[in-house]
Amino acid sequence: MKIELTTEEKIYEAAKEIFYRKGLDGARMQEIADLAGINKALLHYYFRTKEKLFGAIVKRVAEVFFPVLFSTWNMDIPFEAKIYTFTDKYIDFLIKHPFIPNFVINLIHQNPDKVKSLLNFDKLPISAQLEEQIRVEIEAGNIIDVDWRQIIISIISLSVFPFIGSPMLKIIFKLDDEEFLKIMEERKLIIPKMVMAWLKP
Amino acid sequence: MKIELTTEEKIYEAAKEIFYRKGLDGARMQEIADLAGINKALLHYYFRTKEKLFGAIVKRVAEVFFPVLFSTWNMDIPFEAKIYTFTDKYIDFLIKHPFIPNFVINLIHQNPDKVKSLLNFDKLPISAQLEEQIRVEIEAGNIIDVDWRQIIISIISLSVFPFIGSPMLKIIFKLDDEEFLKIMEERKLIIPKMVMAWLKP
DNA sequence: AATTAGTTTAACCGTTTAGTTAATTACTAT
DNA sequence: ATAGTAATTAACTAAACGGTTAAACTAATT
Repeated sequence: MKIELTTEEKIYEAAKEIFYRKGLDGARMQEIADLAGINKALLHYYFRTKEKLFGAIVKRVAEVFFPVLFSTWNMDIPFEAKIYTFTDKYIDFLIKHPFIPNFVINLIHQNPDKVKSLLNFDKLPISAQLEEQIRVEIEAGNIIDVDWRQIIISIISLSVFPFIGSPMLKIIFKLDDEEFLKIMEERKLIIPKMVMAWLKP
Repeated sequence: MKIELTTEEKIYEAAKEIFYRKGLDGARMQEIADLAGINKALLHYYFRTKEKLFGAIVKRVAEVFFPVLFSTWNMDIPFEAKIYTFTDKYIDFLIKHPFIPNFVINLIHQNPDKVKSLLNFDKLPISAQLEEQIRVEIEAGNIIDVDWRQIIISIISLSVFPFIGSPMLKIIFKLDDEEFLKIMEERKLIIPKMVMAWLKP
């Protein structure tokens, strides 16, 4: 059974692929057209300019990436369960979309203001609930007294970096794709264990 | 006292700045020339092509980045001291050169084979000593039984990612440069503490 | 003062690339 | 069937960009 994609979908898929790998500047409209199997003029027919096409991809990526990143944080579940849930869900997502982190990092690196306004962080409190939860846990003596931001930074670092740095890790440890995947699966449990061992008094 | 840079040094400084921020594709030779305060033709007089100029910057970066990354690993000091030394040295380096990790990641991402041959990892064993040291520590029962690669990946992640993701962290936590720096300084001790808490039986 | 080698510049060239145009084909509703 | 609209293409344009050239300037050497 062969699924026929609409032209617009074909363009999205091709543009995503090229932009992920080469960025806005490195990508060529002709290359995207070729990969989509269409004429270059058709690209401009659907998305008037390169910037608009790039913006459409960015919007799509942001819509999946940030919700997955933030959704768990404000859930109403115990602290420890939250960390286990986060790493499990997030690493699952990263295994499916390994190029997104690097894409987002470069995006925000080259255009912090645009990303800021795109996501207007001021409106929704990203980590207010988690911040409060950590404060309560510290006061109750369940975890040691650490800057709550250090906790979040550490968990994100441990989860995301291996995917951003995967080409380097593959070289250093001489890993093939399968081995790399296995190590990432293991991290779903290693990360929360590490964090809890650190935070337990 | 004003130090007069040679033209070549001025080009290096300008090219580094532009390439760090915009990458090979995003950088313009004219822009580099302007920043260096010279004519564009002079750029081609010193470094014949854009690729050669980029390659010169890459070489310079690799010469400082990788030694700092790997040197501590094979030192002949106790395991715990090694972790403390690494985070201290490495975060110091990253504070001084915050743009290098992202630059290197993109480099290796877009051209893994070139980087591989550039550094010929096969010749010098990057982590052989550390691997053996971890094995001994596990057998002696000093640390729990974990894949040694997970340990290294975790330490690198915890140290490097905050700098790669700094623009995002600054948005999420509403940090200015000073606060960010303070948090990174704190991590010099937090990271080894976290790792040791995890590894202690 | 003349010679020479290295340095710097303004003007130019050829190619690549994003974007346009005008004409053609496929589809849809009457 | 046909008119009208949407989708698609080949050919073209204008601008940006990497790179070249030839001439001018500088400083050391004879």
